[in-house]
Amino acid sequence: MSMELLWGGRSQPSRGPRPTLDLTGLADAGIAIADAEGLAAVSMQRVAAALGVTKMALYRYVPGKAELLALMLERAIGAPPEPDPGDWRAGLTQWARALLEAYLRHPWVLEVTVGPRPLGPAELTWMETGLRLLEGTGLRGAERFDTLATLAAQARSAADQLRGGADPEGQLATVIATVVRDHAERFPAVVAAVTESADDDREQAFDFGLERILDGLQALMHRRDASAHPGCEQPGCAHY
Amino acid sequence: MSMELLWGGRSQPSRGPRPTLDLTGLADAGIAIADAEGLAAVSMQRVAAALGVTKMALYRYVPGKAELLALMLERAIGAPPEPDPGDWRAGLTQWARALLEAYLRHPWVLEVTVGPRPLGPAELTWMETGLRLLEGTGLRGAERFDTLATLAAQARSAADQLRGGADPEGQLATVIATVVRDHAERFPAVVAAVTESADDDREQAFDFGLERILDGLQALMHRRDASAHPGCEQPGCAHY
DNA sequence: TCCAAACTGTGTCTGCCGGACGCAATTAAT
DNA sequence: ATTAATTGCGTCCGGCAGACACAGTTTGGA
Repeated sequence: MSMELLWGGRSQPSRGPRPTLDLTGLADAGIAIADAEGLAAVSMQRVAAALGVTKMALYRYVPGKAELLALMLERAIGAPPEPDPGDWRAGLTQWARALLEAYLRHPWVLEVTVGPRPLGPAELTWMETGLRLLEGTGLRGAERFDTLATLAAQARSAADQLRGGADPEGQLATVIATVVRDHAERFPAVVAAVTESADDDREQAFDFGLERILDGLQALMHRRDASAHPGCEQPGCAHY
Repeated sequence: MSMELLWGGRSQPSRGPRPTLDLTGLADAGIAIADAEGLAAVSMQRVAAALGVTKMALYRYVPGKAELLALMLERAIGAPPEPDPGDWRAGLTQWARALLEAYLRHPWVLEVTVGPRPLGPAELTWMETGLRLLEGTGLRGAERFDTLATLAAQARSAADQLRGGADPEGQLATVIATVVRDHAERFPAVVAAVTESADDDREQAFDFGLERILDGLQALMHRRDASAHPGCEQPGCAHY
């Protein structure tokens, strides 16, 4: 998977016919198909047909399908919102929420972003923006990375849950309810939890985990601040 | 995707030749291939060949490839460890760590578990076990689900990062370092974080996020306990 | 005891996929 | 005008999931 494509390291040629396509066009065509019919519908044939060209023409622009998917990913996640550097908590909330919304806009991104892959400028910009939000927090370098990873995982998980969308099929609660109806005795805790949360707002599934993560970060920072100028580390202060 | 397969709802026939295969054999053959060569190498042909049978014979046991993958998933994640019901924090730590280890044992599971899918007994047992650990915590039903989702997301994210394994290629830090070397000026915060955490223990990437999540949960419980019998809600108590 | 029903594994076929390769047409530099 | 570079295209290959018909095997009922 060549990096030059993602990082724009190619120079346009002088001789020969003018290219009728460009990389962003390829990516947009693929994104349109993936948004409409899912990632499985994105084939070289389909993308080429959408561009009015045969599939082999695409290989003049992209060495293979993997690179096309990488381009689609880069363009689909786009740029993170401008960070509000004053409040790290508000900034991270906005960052994670924007990531969630990007995932919901293009659910196939979840399928593309499994496993190690080359890092494109868009993805790296998300990381840069997130790291910048953590600058004044006293977290060490590795901890800043880990924080973003946890937040991104939360966004990803929520997007994965919300994927079924409007139809109650595919909703996790519905799936669980139908299965558990026939095996209630084996899963009492599931039954208890699902009946207790029968008609709850599933929109807040993301917020709950997010608030816990941010609370945990805040607790860590407080604890470190307190140990810097001591006076509050008693177990009574609830930071155990 | 039929549920009967996963939930064992098929009765063995009386007439006709004895089946030479069974569902667990199918799953194990697929798992062996996926473990050794990745999920992409799992085709009906390959699985059938591993069992000494033609590919069409598999369709006597499984309606399609999706169901075979579901069987593989169920068998690969297996059963969660027996919960220690005394300490919710220790229990959840053990739960999340076991999930991470399952992911690391079978990295292809990450690729199979994207998007909505039918819920098998193994997956539901993980959920049941996790919910049971949260029983005494005072969390509402939906909150218990969300807690497990956040923890599972953390395990998944860590497994995804650690996937490259021993070779330094594929390691996130290495990938970032090579890319950023040529574009340092555009990503100052990334450069700062990566140089600061140059030779850090990547094993603890999982633990950091996990501790933050658990800290956040603990803070929530303390806050609710405190509001039940008041006396500690001053901003000075660091629960903002 | 025999036969028909049920069930097995198999061979053949279709349509789709990603991609290798060579060819003709087009454009710019010489 | 010629040449080199580059384009889009047609053809071909191996592999994939799966539909379907078929022959062999086992058993229950007559």
